[in-house]
Amino acid sequence: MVKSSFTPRYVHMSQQLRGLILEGTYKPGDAIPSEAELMSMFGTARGTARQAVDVLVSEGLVRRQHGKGTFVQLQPIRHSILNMGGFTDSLRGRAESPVAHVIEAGLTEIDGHQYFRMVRLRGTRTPERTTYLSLDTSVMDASRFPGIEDIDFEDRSLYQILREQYKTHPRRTQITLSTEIPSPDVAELLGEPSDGPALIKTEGSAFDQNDVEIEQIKVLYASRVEFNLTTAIAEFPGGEL
Amino acid sequence: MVKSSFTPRYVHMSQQLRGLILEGTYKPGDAIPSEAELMSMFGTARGTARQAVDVLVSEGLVRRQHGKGTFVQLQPIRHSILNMGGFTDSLRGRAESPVAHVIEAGLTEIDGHQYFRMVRLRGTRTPERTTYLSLDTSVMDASRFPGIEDIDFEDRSLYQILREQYKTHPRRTQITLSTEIPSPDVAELLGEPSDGPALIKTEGSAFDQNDVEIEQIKVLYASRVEFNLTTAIAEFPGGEL
DNA sequence: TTACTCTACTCGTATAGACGTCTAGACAAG
DNA sequence: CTTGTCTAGACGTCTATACGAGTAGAGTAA
Repeated sequence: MVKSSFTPRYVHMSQQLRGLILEGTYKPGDAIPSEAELMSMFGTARGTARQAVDVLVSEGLVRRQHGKGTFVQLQPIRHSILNMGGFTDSLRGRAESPVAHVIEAGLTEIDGHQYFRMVRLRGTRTPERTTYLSLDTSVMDASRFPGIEDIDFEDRSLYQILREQYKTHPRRTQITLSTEIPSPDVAELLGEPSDGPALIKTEGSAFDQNDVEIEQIKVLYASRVEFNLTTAIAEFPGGEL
Repeated sequence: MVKSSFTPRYVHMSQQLRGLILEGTYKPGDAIPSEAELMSMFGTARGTARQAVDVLVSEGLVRRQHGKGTFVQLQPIRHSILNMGGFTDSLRGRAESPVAHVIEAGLTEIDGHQYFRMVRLRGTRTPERTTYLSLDTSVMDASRFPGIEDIDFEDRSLYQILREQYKTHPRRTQITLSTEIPSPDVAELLGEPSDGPALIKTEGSAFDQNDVEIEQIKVLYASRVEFNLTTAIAEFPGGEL
């Protein structure tokens, strides 16, 4: 039996639409094409077009409004510390440069399948000192990235290597926020006091240009990292709580 | 136009099924009736039966397995706040409605200036039960919103009142994420176990259409609330870490 | 001007049917 | 006993159609 690379149409459509939203063709507040327009754009039935939009609705990327249209919700977070890909960018123009220190890296077997697992301390360095900001754990499919266990990740970015050596282009991450009280070891690594606060943790996956999962990520942030968010408030006819 | 008590069939079906699951007719691990069986049980088309099950799937109450059936999940329902602004909207199409319970509301004086301070428990209500999701504290300038202390906020949304009675249109919030270990009282209110995890807290301000600060907000979220985010990954010529 | 109606467009719900893939068990062939 | 095939049942995808209901603007009547 061949593990076919068949992609349902609605998934393909939702990928296209997500791309247009993330790249800014449809901006927050804009209406995306109506279901009728999507039908003719992609040559599908309305049910399929709706199913594609369902995906984006469930991701919170768009919101439907009866009788009006479907609108882009919030600007997805970009260039913030949450954005694993934009880490360096957020530091541009500062007298700081990004550093990564690999704590652990190697192959590991889970359920008979080989994975590459890497734990890194990441942070910034100034001439005076180095400040670690997060402890990142990445797990990737070793068979998809052969030889990855021999690469030195202190020098180059993980995503840069994925692009240059594996022709894989990370496009988005889907993550969940929660809290974690660090173990004494981890607190030490991140420079947290032993009786410090619980830390913010993000867990999720990164997806490539084909919406294939390429990495499972867990990041524990030091308390000195600030998460600043701006949210838009929309007005609904029915009001909201 | 009559505000009919019309309930979509799929909602009615999902309510019935949810009831059967919660009352134990279908226990965790059991298969619920197949889509074909649901069709004949309720006399609907397969699409409608699937739509009903979709609701339960999105609530995490059941899990579909291709080729086998649809099974009752073991995990408790988790709520998801996809976007902090879209609280009500995220509940659309579900058999849940938003509720707010005012714990405390009144004027308070800080530095010789009068402020309106309100603490609310917010959450969702289904026919079966009410689930509180967050404890919100709002502080607003009393002189800008005269008479606000006499308004009943259990009925109507705060922002709805600001728009309708004070011609103030909240447009964005600027918030910071952090963690907090709830006091026993607060844990009790949010339904958290006494030895539960640290909670996610957001603190910040809301701004109106003129970018004037109108509200200071602090929200403590129950651990059952999921924060799901999608981030975009950009490519830079210089690479990133 | 004001208020109402009409209409086009949008999303919401529902039906009926078709075909594909996956699972698990029955059964036959080796 | 192992392997392969077949089949029934279950979910996954997709089409085509229909009608309901909310929105917004154009046009019309008072």
